[in-house]
Amino acid sequence: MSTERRKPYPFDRIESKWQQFWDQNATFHALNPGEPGFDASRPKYYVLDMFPYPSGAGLHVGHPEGYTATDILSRFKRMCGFNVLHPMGWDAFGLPAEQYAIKTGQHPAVTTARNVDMFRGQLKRIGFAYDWQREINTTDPKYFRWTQSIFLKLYNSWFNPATNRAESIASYTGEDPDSVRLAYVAEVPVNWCNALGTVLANEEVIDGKSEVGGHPVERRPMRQWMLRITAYADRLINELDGLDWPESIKLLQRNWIGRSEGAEVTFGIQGSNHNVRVFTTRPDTLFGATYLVLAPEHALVDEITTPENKAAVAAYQENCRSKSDLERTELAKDKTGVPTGAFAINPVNGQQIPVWIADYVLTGYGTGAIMAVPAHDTRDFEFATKFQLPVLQVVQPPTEETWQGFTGEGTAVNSGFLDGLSTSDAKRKMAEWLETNGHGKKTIQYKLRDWLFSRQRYWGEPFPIIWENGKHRALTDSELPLTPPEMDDFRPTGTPEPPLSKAKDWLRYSETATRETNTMPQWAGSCWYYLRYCDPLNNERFIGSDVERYWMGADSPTPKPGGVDLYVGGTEHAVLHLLYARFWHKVLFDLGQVSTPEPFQRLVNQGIILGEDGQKMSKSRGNVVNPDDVIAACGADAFRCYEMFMGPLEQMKPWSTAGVEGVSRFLARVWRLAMDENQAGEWTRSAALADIAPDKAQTKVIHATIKKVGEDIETLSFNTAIAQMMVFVNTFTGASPRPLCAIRTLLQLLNPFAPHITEELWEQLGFEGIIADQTWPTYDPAALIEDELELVVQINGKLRDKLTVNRNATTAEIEAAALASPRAVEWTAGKTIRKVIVVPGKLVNIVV
RNA sequence: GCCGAAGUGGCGGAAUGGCAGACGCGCUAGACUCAAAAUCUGGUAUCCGUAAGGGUGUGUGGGUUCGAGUCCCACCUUCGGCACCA
Repeated sequence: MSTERRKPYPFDRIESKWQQFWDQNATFHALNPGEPGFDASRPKYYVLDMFPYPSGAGLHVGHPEGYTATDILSRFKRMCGFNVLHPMGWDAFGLPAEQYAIKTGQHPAVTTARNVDMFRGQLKRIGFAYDWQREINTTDPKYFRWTQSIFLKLYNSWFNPATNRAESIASYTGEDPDSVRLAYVAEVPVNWCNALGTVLANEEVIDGKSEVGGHPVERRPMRQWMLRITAYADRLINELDGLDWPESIKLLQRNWIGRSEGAEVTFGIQGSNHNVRVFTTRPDTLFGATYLVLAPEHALVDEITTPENKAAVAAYQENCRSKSDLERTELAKDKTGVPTGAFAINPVNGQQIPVWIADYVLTGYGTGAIMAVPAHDTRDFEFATKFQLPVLQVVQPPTEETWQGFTGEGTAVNSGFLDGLSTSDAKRKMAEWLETNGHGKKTIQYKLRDWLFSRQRYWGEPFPIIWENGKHRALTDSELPLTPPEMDDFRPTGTPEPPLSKAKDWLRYSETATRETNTMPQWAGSCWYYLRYCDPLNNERFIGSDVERYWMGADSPTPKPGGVDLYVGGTEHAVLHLLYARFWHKVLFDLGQVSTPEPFQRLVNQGIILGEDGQKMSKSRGNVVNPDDVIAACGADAFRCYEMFMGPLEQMKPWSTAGVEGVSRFLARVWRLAMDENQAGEWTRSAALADIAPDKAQTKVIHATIKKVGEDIETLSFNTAIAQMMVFVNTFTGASPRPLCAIRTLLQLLNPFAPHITEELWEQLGFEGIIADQTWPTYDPAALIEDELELVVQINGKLRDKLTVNRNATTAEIEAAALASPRAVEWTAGKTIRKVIVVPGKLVNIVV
């Protein structure tokens, strides 16, 4: 006797069978325009997953959540007659692979290839309908050749403020083209992480620590490659409006870009011809400026500091320099600073105000200098209180509030020509005054910094750049791909010098020229991968233009801005990948390389799946669920359906083993609708199946299910779609004889969710072809209408009785029937009926 | 501190302003069985009541409405993001 629990249906046998079938027949291969057999009359649907980083740990249950959602949609759209593009690939450059390689001594290419094989195998065992002929890998020279090529497009372009778009550098008529390129070299204060041996982008630093590994990060000036994303700040904000993205993600991007309107004001320095420019969002408070603060790193500090203050200023500067970012932010509760001894002249009233330095003014934002208006700015108020600087009211709050530290809007006071004006009017008037008198102008500032694009790593795309006589220049496209050198020792050098600098042969380009030794960050490959899927084998271009226009939807008749039709992934990329990719896409759009301004039309974030204990899954908690185990126990179809049945896609939700078993039972019930088990334990076609028409009630369930499942798939409400199919199955479980056509319809509706079992039953029941190639069923609205309706009778809004009326009953008839219903009579006895509300088809409410 | 999202049975969750708790899990009773598993059928918010029935219920307090889980105002809690951005 076997101790192993008997399988509720033979999923293990049928799942591998159909996975092989789809593979061998390339069932889900999508043809490109121009290829034989391509049907141009069909609309296109491009549904994209965020491709995984193939880590050594393998797939976890979080990956397939989004992947199953897109798989259901792509199979559904295919059945609805669309040409569907649904690809998968590998984002395989990156730190973990390199660190693992350093630890084990294996080349990252070797471990990466192994991990990719593991991931691919796992994804295939879940039965995803990917077009595997379009698989890409960012570490493949045939791929990163084009990543390098696109980098060169950025290098060879500049942002023309007159046209508000990128143009070829050839159209730039200024002195120094290198100062305007979209990819440029600059000596900037960067986030240096000593433990990782590399610099990091602002987006990769969380609370002063590296996002990868949580190591301390310090600021230091270094010469680095930068991408001029700030040129696109406005467009990156404005063009969010047309996108079908979660509002929360749009907001995260807007806040990250951090646009603020204000004015620049120029202050003279007493007894010197230096000027200090400050940025303020409140030019209306200029009369209230009682001191000026420069960032400790401000270039003018040394020039204006008076001799008697030099020592204190230098000490303060040194102190700030040695502070880590963490110390500067975490311990920032207390304001610090020192006076320079210099005085600035307020242009609006000629008043002399002291100039201080303090680290609450940041060097990277605005002009690195502020005018302090302690009466109406919290930070200035704290600083002024601590150092006993004067506080002068210039805004009258609209209510009884105290004006001290009031930062809202009100009425200007003590402000000369602004007195009596509202804050917004005063802002406008002051900006005009500044401009007319040459003391400043309206400006816009952004929190967004240019993108630090170089890393001191081995496992990344080398820059297609060479250096000669201290100048950089681009490789030609024909010299690509530039592959990394074969190296035995690719560890960081322990200095800011990248590991590639150790590859002396590779480094040497010619007698007088050497190669750039930095590599690109992991984000480079993912900035454009969705384009390569459209045309993965193209050797001439990164994407063919006809193919691009078709799959990205430039020619589609819908009024949408185009792009990928549905993109599903986690929120962790809100200000990283999703911002970077939009930026690259816009550059390519400006340069005429792609035809749509935005890459991703509709974005959906799947929620995190927690462990069974309601905690975040982690190895240390021991609550990690491995998809392979679930599939071995219950099958891929149950795994897919359970992930979709858990709850709304976008919501965070805990895993439940009992829940998987419940869904597995549902699939077993579907199986038994079609199959009987004989004495020998073999499954044969169910004897209850018959070529009969469903009865009226059954017909209604069939059509209601067709309607609901179709609508729910479009809105990604998979949990309720499955619930409705459960209702369907519950309806037919007890039915004998059982109408064959009903089972046929159920299989079609269930196919996108549970592709293996439905394909197998389709074959077992002898239906034509394979189910994946069938057309999605349509429903008959007439079948949903019943002759008799059940109406609710309410007294004062409370349910008191129910009533069955003919669907053609008039309002008057319904009202009369309701008033005559036994319980209504009871409840209204001896009372005056004030009002009767009849909602046709729904209820009657009697107000007494 | 600022911004955002969410609070519904024992649990996951469902509900165009119109019967709160669909569907599933769990629990429970019954059928089948020598017995168990599996399967099938029924029950399952809570309080009062033998029952019929009634009261109370969607984080808290107000409001709009014939009618509020749903809309408005205030607050509480949890989660996520930003964090001296002038």
